[in-house]
Formats: sequence, structure tokens, C-alpha cells
Amino acid sequence: MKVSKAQAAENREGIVEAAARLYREKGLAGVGVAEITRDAGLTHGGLYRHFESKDALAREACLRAFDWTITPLDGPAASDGDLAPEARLQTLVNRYLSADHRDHPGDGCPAAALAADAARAGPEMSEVFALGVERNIQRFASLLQGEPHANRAQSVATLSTMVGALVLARATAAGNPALSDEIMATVRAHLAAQGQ
Amino acid sequence: MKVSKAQAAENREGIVEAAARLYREKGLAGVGVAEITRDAGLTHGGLYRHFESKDALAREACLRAFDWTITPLDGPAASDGDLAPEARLQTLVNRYLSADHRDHPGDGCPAAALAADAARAGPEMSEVFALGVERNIQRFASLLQGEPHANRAQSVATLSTMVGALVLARATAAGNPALSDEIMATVRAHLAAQGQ
DNA sequence: TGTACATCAGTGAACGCGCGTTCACTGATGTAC
DNA sequence: TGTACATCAGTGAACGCGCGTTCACTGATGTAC
Repeated sequence: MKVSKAQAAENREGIVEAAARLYREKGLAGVGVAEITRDAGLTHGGLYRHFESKDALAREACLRAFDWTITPLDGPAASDGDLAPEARLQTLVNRYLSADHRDHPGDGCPAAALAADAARAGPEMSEVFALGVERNIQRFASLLQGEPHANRAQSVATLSTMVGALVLARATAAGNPALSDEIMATVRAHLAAQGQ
Repeated sequence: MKVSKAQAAENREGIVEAAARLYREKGLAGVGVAEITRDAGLTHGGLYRHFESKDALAREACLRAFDWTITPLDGPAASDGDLAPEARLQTLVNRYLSADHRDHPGDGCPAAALAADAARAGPEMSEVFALGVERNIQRFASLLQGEPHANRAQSVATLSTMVGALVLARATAAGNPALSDEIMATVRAHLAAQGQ
């Protein structure tokens, strides 16, 4: 049955949100369109009224996933604006390299969850990731405003370190939890010492 | 038809090697057993004389992939033993963060290519990755012998940075080659400045 | 060393299953009058 | 404002396809005598 335009837009939104979460949890190749639409409270057939193909949905879902920011993980820290740049950076790093973020990729950083999949998903998906990574670099740089060595290079290096540490922590979490924790703690300390 | 025990062992080896390469190229969910055995010059039915399941093969292939070392990428640098630890580290970093390594994941670092897949593949695969990552950390630490700040923490941090940078460079390579190159160059310089 | 035969690595058809996509159909929405 | 009807979001069966796994079969290997 037909639904109102408002309801249809809401349904579309629900599909994108469900896809953004499920893809981060299970990988681009690990989720089917039936699971995504079911998660959004619909059936699979209607998907193609909103998206040209599964790949088109995947691209839009990844773009949406990059709207993610670290703050929601621990709730908004209202007083962050008062902190010195070094402290703000460290707060962000501690949230990014936390057990909570490691264990809930569906609500987390898409770069850490999906970069390897994106590299294999064709040039259009790679463009989506390039946009998202560029946005993260710039957001990082603006966060570091006032830092002694605050610049784009610093942002790129710190972002790489955080993504790499989270990826390794996730891959080792089930098989060697102590190693997984060690990686996150070591890199938190490393970035704290570097930013001091 | 039956083949000699030596031939059978060779065929098994070929399957593991093909799987180790194809999985790094296309991801754990992106390759079927038919493609792997075809690549090894066999048909898919015989796979189960050697491996209990596709997952068991995947685990063995990942373990094998961790035998990978960076040196073969540019050929063995016979004179590396004469270099100072800082120079040896920088040579390794430059090889790891090269266009060649980025564009040929099948012959490259399994942590960068498969860590996200491994995190989703169950505890047994995670154990394989924990072993591989631990080996890489220790190899790194022994390479840094003689460095002023050479220790395990330094190894973990540098490894994380390298993996993260390569992962991001791969994800953005097709969509924004300039950004991909920038990430690798920036992190090469960052690690050079840090290790000086 | 020669012969008879059990072993078993490898083949390829077949299986059940889930995938992405299509399509005839439903029925509430929203518009034309 | 009320009525008739075209639109179209959503449903669910059906499609062709490739997947992992099984299995009857083949025939060279390797062993028992």
C-alpha cells in the first residue's frame, strides 16, 4: 500500500541508518538487502523505489556513517570548549581508543570499520571515503587550533595512528584480550606524550 | 586420480598460498573456494581432503600470510645490517608506505588487508591475528635494538601508525589519489622526524 | 624384483541455500474536478 | 467541501546465480605378498 510522502521519506531514512550501522558491524559483504530492510521495519522489495542498487545504498550509507563524531560515545562533554587543545585532543583519543568504541563498531568510526572493504568496492565508494577522511582531517586540524605543532600533517599522522590502533585492537580482541587492551593503552599514552 | 604424497603436499601448499594471496586482495568474504582451488590448478571438490572447511582454510591462509615481511617488496637490501637502527627503521617505513605496497595487497601486510575482516570472523581467527600481530611487534622491537627509545611501546605505536596510514591510503587511492599519496608521504615524514 | 590389490587425492555433478533484483499486485495517498 | 481516480510506496513470490559442501567415481600410488 502507498504511504504518505512524509512516511516514505522517513522509511528511506530508516533504511540508510540501518545500512550505515549494519555495514559497520558486519562489513560491506556481510549484510544483505533483506536484513537491512527488515531492520528498518520494511520488506526487501521496496528498496528499489529508493535506491538504484545495493551498491548505491552502500555508498549513501557510508557517506551517512561519516557524519559520526566521537563525542556521542560517552555523551556530549559540554565543558570541552573550556579545555586546552592538548586536553581536548586527549579526551578525544581516549574515547576513540576505548573498549566501548572497539566493541561497538556499528556506532563508531567508519574509517576503522570499513576502509579495507571500501578499497575493494570500486572508485565511487573510494570517492565517498576520500570525502569522509578529508572531513575528519579538517575537523581534527580545527580541534588542534592553538596547539604548538597544530597543522594538517599532525592531523593526518594522529588520525592514522588512531585508526590503525583501533583496527588492530578489534582484530585481536576475541583471541587475545590482553594484547588488544595493551595496544589501545599504549597508543593512548603515546599520543598523550606526543601532544603534551 | 590419486597423486603421490609429495604431489599432494605440493597441491595443499599451493591452495594455502593462493588463499593467502586472494584473501588479501579481495577480503575474506570476497573469494570462494572454487576460485582458490582454480588458482592453485585444482578443482574445488578435492579441497576437503586437505581442510575441514572454508573457515579452517582461511585461518591457515591468514597464519601463512603473516610470514610476510616487508623486505621482499623491493628485493632484499643486503646492506641493511650495516645501517644505523634509525635508517633501518626508515627504510622499512618507506617500503611499507609505498605506492607499490598500497597497490599490491595480495603480496603485502595481512594486518592492513584483513584486520577488519578478522575482527568479524570469530575467536579462532582472532587468535591467528593476535599471534601475527604479536610477532610483528616483536620483530619491530628487535629491529629497533640500539634505538634511544627502543621498546615495546614504541613498536606498538609505530606499527599502529603504519597500518592506519596504509589502510586509509588504500581506501582513498581510487577516489582521490592525491589525498592517498599525501597520507603516505605525511606519515613517512612524521615517523622519520620521530625516529631521528 | 614382479604381481595383485587396497588406498585415497582429485574430479565434477549435484544438493540446499541465500543472494540481488524483478514484477504483478495492493491499497492509501493526494489530486483533479 | 465532497467524489472519482491516477499515483506510487510497499509487499512478497519468483528469477537466475554463485556459494559451501557432499559424494559416487576414477585411476595412479604405494604396499603386501
